[in-house]
This record gives sequence, structure tokens and C-alpha cells, in this order.
Amino acid sequence: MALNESKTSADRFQQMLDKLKSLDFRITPQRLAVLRILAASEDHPSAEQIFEKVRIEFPTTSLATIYKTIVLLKGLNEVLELGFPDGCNRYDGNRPFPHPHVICTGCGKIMDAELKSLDGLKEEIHKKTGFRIQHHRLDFFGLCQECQETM
Amino acid sequence: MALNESKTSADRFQQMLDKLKSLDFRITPQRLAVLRILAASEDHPSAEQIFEKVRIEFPTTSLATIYKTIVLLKGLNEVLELGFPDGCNRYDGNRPFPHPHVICTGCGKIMDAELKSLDGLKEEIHKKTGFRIQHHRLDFFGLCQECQETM
DNA sequence: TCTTTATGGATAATAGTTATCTTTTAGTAA
DNA sequence: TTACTAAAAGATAACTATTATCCATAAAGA
Ligand SMILES: [Mn+2]
Ligand SMILES: [Mn+2]
Ligand SMILES: [Zn+2]
Ligand SMILES: [Zn+2]
Repeated sequence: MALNESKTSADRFQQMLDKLKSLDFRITPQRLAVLRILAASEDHPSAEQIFEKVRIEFPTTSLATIYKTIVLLKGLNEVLELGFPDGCNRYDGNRPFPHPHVICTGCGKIMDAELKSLDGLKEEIHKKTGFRIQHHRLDFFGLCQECQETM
Repeated sequence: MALNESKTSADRFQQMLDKLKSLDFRITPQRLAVLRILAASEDHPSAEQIFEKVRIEFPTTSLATIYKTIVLLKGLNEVLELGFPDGCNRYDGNRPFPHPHVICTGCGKIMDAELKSLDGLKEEIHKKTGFRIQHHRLDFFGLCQECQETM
């Protein structure tokens, strides 16, 4: 399989679990639940949304546990955080590396986007600015097809 | 002058002032100070940094006034807000339209970057997703040349 | 100068996230 | 299986950039 290609939910779950085990982090039911949700989600859920799903299975779970698990996975590069200044941050557990997103300003939907012509930009930036680029963030804001019809 | 080309500080100041006057907003000393600072700055200052500069001239100025002026200018598309989830937002009064930035993860410096190959991306995204794109945000994170030498 | 009302100044409120502290439990070895 | 211990969970306080509120002030026009 090519690098950065999308994997199945089960693949990603196992990948994250293996990473935790290999680094001797404890495997708790709460962590497993967060891992399952992140691996399965396609819609870039918020911490609150993850929290609500975990609570269905484990009603005593604390929101702090969700945040602590997210911080842990971020540090292991197993989840991509899409931070927003207003409103809440969103998370991508399927593709935990920088990639373009399209964000609907109507309904808040966030989708992945492929862009072939993005590859050369890092090098172009390095040559012009001298920066050693570590990562990037590319968001397109607009109206999704559903919101175009209703607005 | 070509569209989106950089203007002198005086040009931008006058442009913002004309916009406020044409819409019958009141011209106050505090607003003039914020306009001057935004028009002259090349370093994407934070609200706090603008506040400190305004206070040199008008020591009784409130931070709320800075924020209210920024909100006003944002609504008139006369300043570009670079929102960050952690830490404070930064503002560009010289180029109040979306454009790429390089951000130093060492010292926090934010610089403008030119990218010719960015032009076609919006159309490519529209064709693939059906979104009607309104604006975008492109950030490259890395180490500036100074920070590369000291880290 | 007078009047009107937008704006300034001071401060309270907001909200997502993080820190703190106590209790519980996962992992391990006897 | 049981006991031990460090790590993680749960509850809640703290944090902080920004926004809202409210009254005082002053810009703009007559
Ligand atoms: Mn994504
Ligand atoms: Mn800029
Ligand atoms: Zn939508
Ligand atoms: Zn730097």
C-alpha cells in the first residue's frame, strides 16, 4: 500500500493500539473506545462529539479523559488536530498527517480533499524564505452542495 | 497597480480611513491609531501588541477598544485575521485577503509568502468536491533561518 | 453651542482546554 | 489468585483570549 493512503477503520485502530502497546501505555476500556471512534470516523469529530459517543458505552467517562487521550495520540502523531480559534477543535484519526480540508461555512462539515499540485509547494516555500518547513495547514472555506441548495 | 499588490503604509491607511468615512463610522483618535499601526506593520501583530503601541500615544485606551476596532475592520474586509487555537490571533492590515504564511515554530515570527502555483487550487477543489469556495487559509510551519542557527 | 448617538473605558462573562487532586484500576510478580 | 504500585480515570478548579455589558464621553451635524 502506498504511503499516506487511506486504510480501513480496523487497520487504523490496530495501528494506534500497537503504538500504545509498544510504548507501554496502559490499555484501558476508555482509551480503546476513543481509538475505535477516531479510527472509524470520517467526519472529523470534536472532543465533545467523541465524548458523547464514548459515554454511550461507558457512561461514567469524564471529558478530561477524552482530552487526555487526544493529547497522548497527538504526541504520538496518531491523530491530526484541526484547531480553530473560535468554536471547538476537530480531529482526524484516519489520516494523522497534514492534508487539505474543505470546510463548509454553512453546516460546519469538514471533508478531506486531495490535491496533486500541493506537493511542490513546500520546496517552493523553502527556497523563497529559507524556512525549514515541518508541517502545514491548508483549509478551503465555502459552501457544500447541500448548503448551496438551501441558502 | 496590479490587484492584490502590496501598497505603501500611507496608501493602506488612507484606504482604511476612506472606507470608515464612506460608511459614516466615526473617526476617533483611537481608531486612527489602530489604523496607523495595522497599515504600517509587517509582522502580523497580535491584539495585545497593537494595544501596547496604541497606549504609548493614548495611555487610557482600553483593550476592548482594540478588539472592537479589529472586529469592525474585519467586517469591512480591511484586515486579515490569522486565528490560532492556542495563543493569540494575529492580524495583517497590509494584505487583507487570504494569502500563504510561513510561521516559525521557534520564535513565532509570521511572514508573508508568495506562491504562483496556488492559483489553480481553488478551481481544482471546486471540481472535486462541489464546494463553492469562499476563502482559504494556508500556513507553513517550520523554523526560520535565525532559529535554525540557535536550535 | 447644542443634541444625538455611536464609541470608549472598565469590567464581567464566556467557553474550550488544561491543570490539579483524589480514587480507581491495569499490569505484573509473588 | 492476591497483592502491590504506578498510571490512568474522574471530578472539578483554573486558565485565558475574546466577547458582552453598561455607563460615561465625545464625534458629527445642525
Ligand atoms: Mn482529514
Ligand atoms: Mn500576511
Ligand atoms: Zn454545508
Ligand atoms: Zn524563528
